[in-house]
Amino acid sequence: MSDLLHRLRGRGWRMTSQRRVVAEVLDGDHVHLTADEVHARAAERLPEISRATVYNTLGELAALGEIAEVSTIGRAKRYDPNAHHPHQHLVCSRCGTVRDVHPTGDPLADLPPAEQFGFTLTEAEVTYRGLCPDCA
Amino acid sequence: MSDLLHRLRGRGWRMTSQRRVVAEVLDGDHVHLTADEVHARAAERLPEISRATVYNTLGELAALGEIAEVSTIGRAKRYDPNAHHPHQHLVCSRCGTVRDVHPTGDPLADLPPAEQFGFTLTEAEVTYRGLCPDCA
DNA sequence: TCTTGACTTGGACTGTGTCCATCGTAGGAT
DNA sequence: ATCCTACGATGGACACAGTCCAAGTCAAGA
Repeated sequence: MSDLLHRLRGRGWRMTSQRRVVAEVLDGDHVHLTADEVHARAAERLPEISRATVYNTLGELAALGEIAEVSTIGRAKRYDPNAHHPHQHLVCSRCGTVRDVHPTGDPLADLPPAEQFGFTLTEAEVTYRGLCPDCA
Repeated sequence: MSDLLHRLRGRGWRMTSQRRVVAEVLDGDHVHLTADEVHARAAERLPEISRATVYNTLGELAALGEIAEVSTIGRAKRYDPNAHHPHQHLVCSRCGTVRDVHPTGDPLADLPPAEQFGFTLTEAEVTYRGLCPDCA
């Protein structure tokens, strides 16, 4: 994830220990942490980091497109650092576990212009729901 | 929506003025209200209805499959009474407006078995995001 | 090394939703 | 028609997710 830190520097970000730690926590594939989980893991390395800073940093990273916010129904947002590799999510309806999946086809192409109602489309998010093997 | 009230009766629901009003508020197509909006509209007809009752009733209707919960990112859940007619949603990233859309193809069929990881799939929800004509 | 404005902090605050003890009432029983 | 009672409604306290703000801190350019 030093790539990320490098890119952020290039965008004029001031590098702080807090931001570095948040970026490190989000390193890796198949990571789908809530903001509070990010805060807990960051606090292991930097005990005095505040929730506000974690929220700020996650929000900025999402606005820059470096991480993706995963939508949920009635749960806390999850943050996905795998934003540069298009994929979708498979969510357990009971326990909320998230897995990355790669469906065939391009959902954006499946929406005919007549169904776009003048919107400027930016994204098609597909969420598969079901019960994971543990909950079934 | 007397169909709905009828079906609920058949399922052993006790009919109360509160439940009737909530069901009436949710009548119609292309309705995507938050729980508080449902409460506000219900309160116009039945001023003393409580938030808890609205939440309970919406939760029960959703559990019965009579209405669908629409997932959001960082906003209040919205409830869609059009649950018996499969469709997807187009959401404005700025103002949160929701429109029903009907993409071609079947997203559930786009997930190969090797990508299902032992989950028992029940649903594929597609959310198109972009800016609506007013916000663009 | 100095300076400065961007960043961090923690606590208060808001919005969304849940829980619970108590009261009320729909609808079956008589 | 009236009574009973279990199911539903109430509202206030509570919990969780997230935001805001004033004050203090510090990264990095001069």
